[in-house]
Amino acid sequence: MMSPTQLTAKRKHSHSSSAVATPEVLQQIVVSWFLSNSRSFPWRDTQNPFHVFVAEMLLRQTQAERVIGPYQELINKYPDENTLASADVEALRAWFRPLGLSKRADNLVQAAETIVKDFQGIVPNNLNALLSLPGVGIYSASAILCLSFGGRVPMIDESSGRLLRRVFVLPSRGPAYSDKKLLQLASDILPEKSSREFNLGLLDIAAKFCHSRMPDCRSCPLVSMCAFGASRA
DNA sequence: GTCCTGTTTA
DNA sequence: TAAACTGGAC
Repeated sequence: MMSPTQLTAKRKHSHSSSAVATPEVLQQIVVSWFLSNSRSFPWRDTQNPFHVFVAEMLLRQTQAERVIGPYQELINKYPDENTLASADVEALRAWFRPLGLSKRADNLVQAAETIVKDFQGIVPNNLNALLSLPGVGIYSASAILCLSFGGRVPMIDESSGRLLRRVFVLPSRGPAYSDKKLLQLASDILPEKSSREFNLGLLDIAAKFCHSRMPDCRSCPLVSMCAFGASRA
């Protein structure tokens, strides 16, 4: 567990007021921003593990807005693990085409088969079991644990990882999912309660403002406490 | 050309 | 650690 001092990031150019990020301030801003600014998606209205699982598979590397229609179609056509496990893979691949990454169709069906055979037809609620499903990596597994089972685990994708690296001035060392320092930080700053709102808020803020090449710091709710935002003001 | 709720393979 | 996978939106 890091000390509050270690978790405090100061702006590089301290010529005026100080931009200081503490976990408490970050949590407060992110959660309150989420409560009044988050977008509404059908998969956010449920904790059904199967629905959350399907949504995560569709959302990977895909803009959330584009997933709304396909998500509803898919869960209408395949309302549970059993129907999905017996789905026609080729048809599903074709159906996936406009979303891209059509191999996700294979993963989806194989994962459903695994759930039916190895997990009594129920999406598992532990990390290792989730990771054993094809197409489910650390991000998706964490998302299912947090969003569906109320687990207090961080959800770090490239965008939210980039946001934390910028706010807390962490060096970028490879992909976010394999950056031990970043994951430790993400774990340390996760609030005791409202981890769902914090994770989704971080995700939404990152997706909306904290782009890699063209970040919109002026509109970002975290600009006042972000070292990176301060440095480019 | 950049971005998007990444995972898998080599 | 890097590259492949995929395509629509802006």
